[in-house]
Amino acid sequence: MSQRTKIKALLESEQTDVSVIVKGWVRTFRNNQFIALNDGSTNNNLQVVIDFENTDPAFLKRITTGAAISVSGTLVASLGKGQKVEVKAKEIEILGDCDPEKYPLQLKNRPSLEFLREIAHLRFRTNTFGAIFRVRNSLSFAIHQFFQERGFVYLHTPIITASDAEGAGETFHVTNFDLANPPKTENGEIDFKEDFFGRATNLTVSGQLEGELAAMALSDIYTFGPTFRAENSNTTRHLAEFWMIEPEMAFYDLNDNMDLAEALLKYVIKYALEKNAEDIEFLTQRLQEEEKQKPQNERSDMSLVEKLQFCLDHDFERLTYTEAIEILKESTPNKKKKFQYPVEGWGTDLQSEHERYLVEKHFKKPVILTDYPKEIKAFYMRQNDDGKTVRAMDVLFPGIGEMVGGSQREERLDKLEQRMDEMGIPKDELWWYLDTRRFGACPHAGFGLGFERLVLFVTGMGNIRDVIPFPRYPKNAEF
RNA sequence: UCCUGAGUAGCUCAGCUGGUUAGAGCAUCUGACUGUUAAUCAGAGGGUCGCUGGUUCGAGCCCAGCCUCAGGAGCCA
Repeated sequence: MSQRTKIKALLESEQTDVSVIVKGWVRTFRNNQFIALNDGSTNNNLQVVIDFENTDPAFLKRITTGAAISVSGTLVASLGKGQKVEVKAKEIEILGDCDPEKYPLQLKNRPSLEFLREIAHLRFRTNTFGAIFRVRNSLSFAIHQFFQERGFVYLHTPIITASDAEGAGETFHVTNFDLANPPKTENGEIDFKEDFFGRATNLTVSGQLEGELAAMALSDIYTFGPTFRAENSNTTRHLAEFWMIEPEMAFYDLNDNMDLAEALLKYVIKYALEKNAEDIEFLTQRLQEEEKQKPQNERSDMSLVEKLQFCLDHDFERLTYTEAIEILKESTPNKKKKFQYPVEGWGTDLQSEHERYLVEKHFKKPVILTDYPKEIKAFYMRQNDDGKTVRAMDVLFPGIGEMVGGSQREERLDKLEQRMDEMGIPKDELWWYLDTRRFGACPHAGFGLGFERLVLFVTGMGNIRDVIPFPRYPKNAEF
């Protein structure tokens, strides 16, 4: 074992003139004597200085961008201006050469995000993606910490399920049939009784229903796992494989649910701001550079750090769907017919442009909309006494849209069954779900948080495909 | 899936009204320099103009189909 020190620790070191061993990858090699070395522990590079006059020129040629090296030397106060400390190399070992003629990632070219997506196996080696995935890691950890501090039980719900009961979207089938020759029934249909599970199965679109089962005994649970949708969605906000956090709480009503969602979001954003200050500062500057390319009126008036801080300092605006419709009806763009979809009546779903207006123009902060018309929401949401609306909530974020979708659940068996009949949900398939309403039912609530959308917001990135290491989307499953 | 736009060197892009041998910056290579910070200076190599077909004396440029990418919409988290 070596006594390798990570670069983050060296850069923060108060001590100098000590011998050290560092390992990492060459970012640039300047002037035949200065290596900018990065090992992923921080966004910043360590400068390694070589006595090039006493080094074999053939060896110097092997110090190329991307090469993995090990350096033993002395940590000293830097003679140059760009950094406090640097390492004077005594001995350098090339652990892995990197042929510059073939290596596609030449950082000085400022490769585009689109190009980096095509070489996703190498994009970790850029400052931007290093920062993104360190922030993603912190957010992930903070989510667990938030729930663990509050006594929630982390529940693993199944990846393979037997029904798309929630109607959350198109599913991916799971089978071990020979697709060229599957067993058929007498009617010529595929006979899933012969399949591995003895029935048709698919990848999960949500762990919520299973989560509710556990909450009816453990009180407070959360899931945090991958989710799959086979929708042909080609947007900057959708993936075919994404990670979702789904807490489910017994004895919570919708207000408790909203309080929890808001507290969770603020907690994890605050955590990342503190834990990843340097990364977020870098991403803030990246965003600023990107926005310089845009026309003045499309640039945001707050920087990334300011936006995140603003979120922490202000309560989310809470209002009902009905109140939102009134605001939209009276809004200037609606009156001047600027909306592509004019807001006229009550009962239709809000379009992206309407949500954006409410969040980005009218309130200028995160908004929680509640009590949507029952027709546009899922069967399991608790019906209000007005007979028209359900206890749903959507948390809308600037630039992201829907970050969280949740509801208080319908715990009354008769109301739930009636709604399932109306919406054509097969009750026999969900007998186990209905059992929770038959035996010891209680008021409860929960929500789903799209993890990548959270990472998108905190990193200030524009495309969801850039905040997950290996994105899955239509026509793409490389790597 | 729909709408709009794009695809030219390893990367980012220019390429006029269809006309001779398709350009630039960066990267790469060679040399010089040596306390640099996107190092600098000089030189060199590098192209199936996304694919298939068509129009034309002649296509990077025009037409058709397909593929891929980006932005927006729908679906949603």
